[in-house]
Amino acid sequence: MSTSASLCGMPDPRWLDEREFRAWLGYRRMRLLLDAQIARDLQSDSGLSEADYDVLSALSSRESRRWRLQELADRMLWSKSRLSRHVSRMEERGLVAKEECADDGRGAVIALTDGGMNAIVEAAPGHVESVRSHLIDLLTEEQIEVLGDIAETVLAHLGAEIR
Amino acid sequence: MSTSASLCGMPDPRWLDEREFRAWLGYRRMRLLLDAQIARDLQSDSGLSEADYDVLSALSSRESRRWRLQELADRMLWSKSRLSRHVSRMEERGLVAKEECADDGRGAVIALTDGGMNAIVEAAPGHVESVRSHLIDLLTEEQIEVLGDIAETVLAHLGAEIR
DNA sequence: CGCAACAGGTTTACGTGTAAACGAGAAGAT
DNA sequence: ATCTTCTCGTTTACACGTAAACCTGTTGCG
Repeated sequence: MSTSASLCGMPDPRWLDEREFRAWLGYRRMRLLLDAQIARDLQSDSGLSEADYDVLSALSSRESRRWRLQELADRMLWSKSRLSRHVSRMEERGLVAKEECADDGRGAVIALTDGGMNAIVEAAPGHVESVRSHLIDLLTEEQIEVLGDIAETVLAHLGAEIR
Repeated sequence: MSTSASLCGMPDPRWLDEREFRAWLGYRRMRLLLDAQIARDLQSDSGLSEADYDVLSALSSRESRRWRLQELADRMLWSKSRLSRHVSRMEERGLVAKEECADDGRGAVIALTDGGMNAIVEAAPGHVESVRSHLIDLLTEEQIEVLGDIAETVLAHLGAEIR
């Protein structure tokens, strides 16, 4: 008997073999350390958090520099509560502005301010450099390709859009 | 001129090309959704958070079922503050116990209780199944190997131990 | 020994994520 | 038009991570 599961007729689980465990543990540790490092770099050389950067980046991706709150939350895979709170904090720092929505009296439109645009334009080169130096430039072309494939597979299985 | 950086003599950053961007964005989205899904599975079928699971798992990995707080924090790459607080919460739920340290009057030894051992023994099969179904079983052997390689490379660059 | 410097853990203040409750406007049915 | 129901966004209560302050022992040095 290996676990109590055997007592009640459950089949033993298929434990991870060494190779699988290495991948899973590696993924988890990479996630922990890589994200922390990139976040630290971003914070120290631009004063932005990753969340700030993502919001600014999404806003700047549109010609109008504006998004409806809900739409933006969906795109970023954030709850609207989180985005609402985050945007309020960013508004106090002058990075974004909340505007009323012409079509819908309930709606809120999040707009990138000049200050926000400036912030991301200044932050972007350093951020890309950080992502390169801690991840992309360490990998071979094949590894980059496979990482993209893995993410695509996993996300497709979870029913997410890749976009 | 592409950005203001050009005005002050900075070289243009090497932006990510399409393949690189796909890998980076994919990684970020995978991290967001995969972790959330696995955490939800774990919570709903065992009542444990990932953090709980990691603590229990680390404790159970030792014959003595005990770790000094600081050592455990280092191994888990957690701050001692975080571990201290988390362990206090787990103690209230009967999963672990804090003992005094014989060698060092300041020290704390974290011990796995029978309840905690039971909790992880019951949670483990479902958790492995969850990790398999949302990640490992979706990938080819080669992809698993490459994921492990990527993590190893990135962690080595960040100066982390793989262990 | 006695004092200064240090190390192990805990606590505090703060920022931020989540779920649920909420208020206000929109939409649909009669 | 009015009533119900839905949707949008905000707010509230709570959980949790972090950095820094803090307390308490330990260690090293005169």
